[in-house]
Amino acid sequence: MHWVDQVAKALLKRGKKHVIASGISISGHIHIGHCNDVFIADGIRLAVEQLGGEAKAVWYADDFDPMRRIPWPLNEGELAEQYKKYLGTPYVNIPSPDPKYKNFVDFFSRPFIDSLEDFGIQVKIYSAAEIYKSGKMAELTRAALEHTDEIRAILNKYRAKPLPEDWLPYDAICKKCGKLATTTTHSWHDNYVRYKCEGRDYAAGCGYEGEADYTKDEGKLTWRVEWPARWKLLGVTCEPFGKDHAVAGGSYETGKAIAKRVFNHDAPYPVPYEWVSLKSVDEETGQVVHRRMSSSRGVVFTLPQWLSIAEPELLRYFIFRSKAMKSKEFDPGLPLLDFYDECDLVENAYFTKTSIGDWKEEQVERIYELSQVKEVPKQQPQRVSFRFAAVLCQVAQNWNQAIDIIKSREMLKDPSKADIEFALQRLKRAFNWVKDYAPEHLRFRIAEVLPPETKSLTTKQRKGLEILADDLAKRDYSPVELHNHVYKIAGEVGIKPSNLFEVIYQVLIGRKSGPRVGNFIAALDKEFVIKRLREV
RNA sequence: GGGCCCGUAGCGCAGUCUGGUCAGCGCACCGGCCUUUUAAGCCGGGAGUCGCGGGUUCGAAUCCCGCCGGGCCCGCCA
Repeated sequence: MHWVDQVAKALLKRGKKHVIASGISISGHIHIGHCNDVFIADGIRLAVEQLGGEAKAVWYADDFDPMRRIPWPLNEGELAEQYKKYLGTPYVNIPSPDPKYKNFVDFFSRPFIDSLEDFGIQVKIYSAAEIYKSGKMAELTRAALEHTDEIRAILNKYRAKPLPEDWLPYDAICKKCGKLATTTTHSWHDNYVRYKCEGRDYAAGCGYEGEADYTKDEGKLTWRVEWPARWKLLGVTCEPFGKDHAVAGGSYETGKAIAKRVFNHDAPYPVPYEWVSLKSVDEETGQVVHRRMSSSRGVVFTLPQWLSIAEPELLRYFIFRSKAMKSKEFDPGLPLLDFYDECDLVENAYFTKTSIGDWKEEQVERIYELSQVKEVPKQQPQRVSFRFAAVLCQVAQNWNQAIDIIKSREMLKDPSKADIEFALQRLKRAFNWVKDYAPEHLRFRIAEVLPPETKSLTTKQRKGLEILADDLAKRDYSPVELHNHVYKIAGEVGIKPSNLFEVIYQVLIGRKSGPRVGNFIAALDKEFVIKRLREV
């Protein structure tokens, strides 16, 4: 059974209605590593529903936390200077670097939120800042303050340094300087918590002393307490989270105790997951490096970036094909081709009811289902391989011609409208991929003028090109015929076929190799090719 | 101090929960074919003491214990 279904089954043993939560701190661009969170939550939601339960998935923006580090790309040059003063300020109160966005939070989260629909994710979105503003946290905050001693004891069990005697589970925003991280709270009465703006290692305080009304958005619960409070508020029964929280003595463990004793709520069913790392080639050393995605360091690959080169189903597949706790590595370079192939293979296995290796048929089917953005297609879609699309998109004059080539090759047999639309999208994505991520050797451009290297061609080579030009002028060749014809011509003029191929590439793209000649030439304007060959 | 993940063919991995046709998949490689394949074919093939040691069992990649190697996280804040 797929792990998503195992979770769903375990949940249904506990009850029929479920709220599956996910959420992230808006500490920079939201990348595909963060998607584990929402995608898993949504997958479990789906599985619970399919098993007859009721479920709702939510996504929570932790936009009220203080900025601890200036995230990329704001940490460079002048911007870094500008944003320095916001260290320690809640994200939601920091301006956007771009006037198109409402604020810092909007700048970093909107591209993500707006993409969710494309990935078929159905979640209710919450904002921590708005929840505090609405006063919904007031009661829970009061309960936490009343149970301060108990909470401190729970946290101290896992701390090297115990919390101070006058510690409170509440962080106030300084009325004078607007910072949240710099204040220290000491006491509280009625609806107010007294604080002093003392400063932290990364943000200086202003020395102001005052009171924050915890029924308003003048401060917030500290993270380890806020999390269980949120479980209570939203009735969370299940939540995926990064493995850092899952560690013994980590925030899940303390949250569980706090939820039970302070808020009288059972901790959600935990679904810890591993990080996603991004594989890239180091520009200087040429070494392949794996780096954990990090929004603050700018090691990111965002949802819009994903959509520019890969279908949304592929990301769902990426997440659901392996267990949550298995580390995942994404490489947008050459391995993307294999990844596309794998997805196509899984789809084929689904429709032909076969298994792949030791993946049980049932497992393959489930993974395929979970990978779908919409419902599973009624019949197997026809796919143009991405590998081929990556060549075709560089050869074709325009998209229509590209589609014509695909049809004439019978890569799509009697294609439906959807098949064609799909092929077109793949072509466009392949185009972006070639432009932004493909290794250099897969890229080529038609040489605008005859490359100078061709001056040194031998008589035999010239003769071969001349024959090719003449023959092309005489009749039409199918790609295969044309390819075969090159062998014939090579024989006629007495050079090795590979040599003639090489020369053809040299004349057209100024390189020694390229896409298969038959397709390549067939996709180009015939008059142009003839003219170019005769120029030699 | 504590916790997690990984270690299976050259490479990437599945299979471990629920022990017994589980020794597999993809890529790479090798061979053959279409009179010919430099980047869209097809068919076939080789390859692994399943990290090491011990235990449980009729039987272990799979369960238990220990160890080694690699990666990561918590013990600040979130």
